[in-house]
Amino acid sequence: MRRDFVIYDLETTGLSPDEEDLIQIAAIRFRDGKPVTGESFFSYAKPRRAISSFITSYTGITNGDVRGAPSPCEVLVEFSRFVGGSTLIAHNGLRFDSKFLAATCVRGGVARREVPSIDSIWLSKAVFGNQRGTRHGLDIVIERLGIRPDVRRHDARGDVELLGLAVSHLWRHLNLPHDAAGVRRHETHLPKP
DNA sequence: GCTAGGCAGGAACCCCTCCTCCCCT
Repeated sequence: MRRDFVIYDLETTGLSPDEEDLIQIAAIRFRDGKPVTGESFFSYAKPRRAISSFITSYTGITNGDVRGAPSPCEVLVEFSRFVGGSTLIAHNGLRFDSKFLAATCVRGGVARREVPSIDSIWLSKAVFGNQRGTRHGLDIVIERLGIRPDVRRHDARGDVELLGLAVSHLWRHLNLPHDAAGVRRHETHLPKP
């Protein structure tokens, strides 16, 4: 069983994977229930369309930031190299991030590989319960865990740092083994490096 | 805190469909 994990976060031009593009991705390597210092990935990506003023106000990412950046698919090829044989972790990854990664691969026409992935919402549900009405958004989870965000929210670098802290806490609460055996997984598509 | 789209998962019911909620940018 793999024991290396990559926690990642995407910022995009909107919510629909078919219509919108990723514009920023950040990731950190995670091992033995903690982030690995110095092992990180970050890139901007240039979307097909200009970034709307709403997304700029939401994420702080401007059209100037992505000018000259590689295409989303080119960024994912590099990201896939960084991921290597690790298992991915993202918050709401099953329903959001994974869809963007798959759609980006399809648009780029690249060969894909399947990467096992954990949605950190499942870790939160395992710790805090899955009753109707119990919410698991990242802001709520970090508040429950007593984490004070001193990062820039809705910037992938800040969010992934925060998610790394949250996953560390959840990991400890659940007393997970190094390989997180027994935690539900799904598949995420990445380009073949 | 408003907006957008789509879906996982529960409810009701009996295995497939419908509906509601949640979460991401």
